[in-house]
Amino acid sequence: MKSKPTQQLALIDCNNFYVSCERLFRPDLAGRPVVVLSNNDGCVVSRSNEAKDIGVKMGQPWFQAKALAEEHNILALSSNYALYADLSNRVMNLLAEFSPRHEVYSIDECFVDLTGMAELRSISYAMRERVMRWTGIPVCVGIGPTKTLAKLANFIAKKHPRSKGVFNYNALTEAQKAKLLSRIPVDEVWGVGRKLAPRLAEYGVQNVHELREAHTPTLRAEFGVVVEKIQRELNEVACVAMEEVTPPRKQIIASRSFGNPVHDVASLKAAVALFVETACAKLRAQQSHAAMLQVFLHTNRFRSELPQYHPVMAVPLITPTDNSLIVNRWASLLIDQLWRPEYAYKKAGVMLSEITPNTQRQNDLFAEAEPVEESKLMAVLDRVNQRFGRGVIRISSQDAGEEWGMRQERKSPAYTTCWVELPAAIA
DNA sequence: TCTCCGATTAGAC
DNA sequence: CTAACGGTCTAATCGGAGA
Repeated sequence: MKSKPTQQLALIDCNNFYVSCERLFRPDLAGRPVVVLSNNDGCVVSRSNEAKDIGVKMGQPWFQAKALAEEHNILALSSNYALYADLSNRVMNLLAEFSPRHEVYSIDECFVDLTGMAELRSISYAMRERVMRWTGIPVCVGIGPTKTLAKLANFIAKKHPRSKGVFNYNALTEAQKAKLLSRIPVDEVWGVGRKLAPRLAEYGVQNVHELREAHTPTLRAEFGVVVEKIQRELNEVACVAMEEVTPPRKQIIASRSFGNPVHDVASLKAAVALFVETACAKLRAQQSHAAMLQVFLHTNRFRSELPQYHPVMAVPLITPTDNSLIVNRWASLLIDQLWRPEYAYKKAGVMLSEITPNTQRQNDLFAEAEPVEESKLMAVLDRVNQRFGRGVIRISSQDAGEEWGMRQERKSPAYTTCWVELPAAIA
């Protein structure tokens, strides 16, 4: 029997992606500590190397980091997802040219299958240079026989300047592998997070080598199939396949924290109408219909002195739909059910589930077909909102002054995707 | 007892 | 001035309800 050749999987990861995007249009930010904040300017979600060195933590609430930030003159920017998504597409298109087998794993990461190719080092450097030249985004390349080891190799490439941004695990001897893995803490492994790492430590598993060599039946019994798979991947047995076509979403959520607490039902309905439109637009983009709608409200969970309330309510959509107007009628009804006057709401959202692709959709025998004009209206709405920015056309006439809108006090213009924001970019 | 289902947990980014 | 802590998604697992 012929054994499979070792896979050569490359994981390309953009360095400090959101910060790198912001720097493209602000050369004056080079060398300065910069962070990008999450929606609502809440938490730090991307840090320049300078900000990391100063000690700003990933996911840290911004108000907690502020003292440190002022002391060191750290620049904080609101996140600008339209910009990041556009640059991500450009990076991914460039990387796709290096192999017919590639998987976009996240906004800033991509797997590329280089199995069977020669000169992996020069290919890797070519990837870095090409992406840098055409987009200005710095990336690192890690190569391994499984996805998990490719990720680990990428971690080495990022961490050790000597690697110059490229690391090939497959090029190591067995002794070198053992030595390397024994020096990496186990929580750097893909799939081992803040809960699992301490539990593994109780079993004497602190570094990656110890996880790789751990007694498999015990591991399986104590930590389940997830960790067993991780161990197999560390032993160079591929358990996580390449997914070249992104499968359609099984659930679609649109939710947001409000800039200020909301009390009145009209504002909630206006906000939820926008969430419904966002969620349905995604549903239409992946050519599916949903058969279940959920709406939820949330008080501020960090204000434990205030009364807490997080109701959820679901309604089946008897005839599965992708129509924002139909969904919004239900959402509005659910809000009426959930809303209580005595609470200050900090967050709301909608979830669409029981999603089926249009191609395999079963029509309800007794339901009236959706009027053709309605689906045409949706198509027009998608095109306009795509060109001029989400929310330009809205369902529901409600607009209660937007005191619920997101805080975004430090946002850069959408340099590459939005004509309306161009003047701000040039100014 | 088995199966199904919703809720909960853990993780990624 | 004060208060200020993200958004989406998947898979596994658990526990109760119902067949």
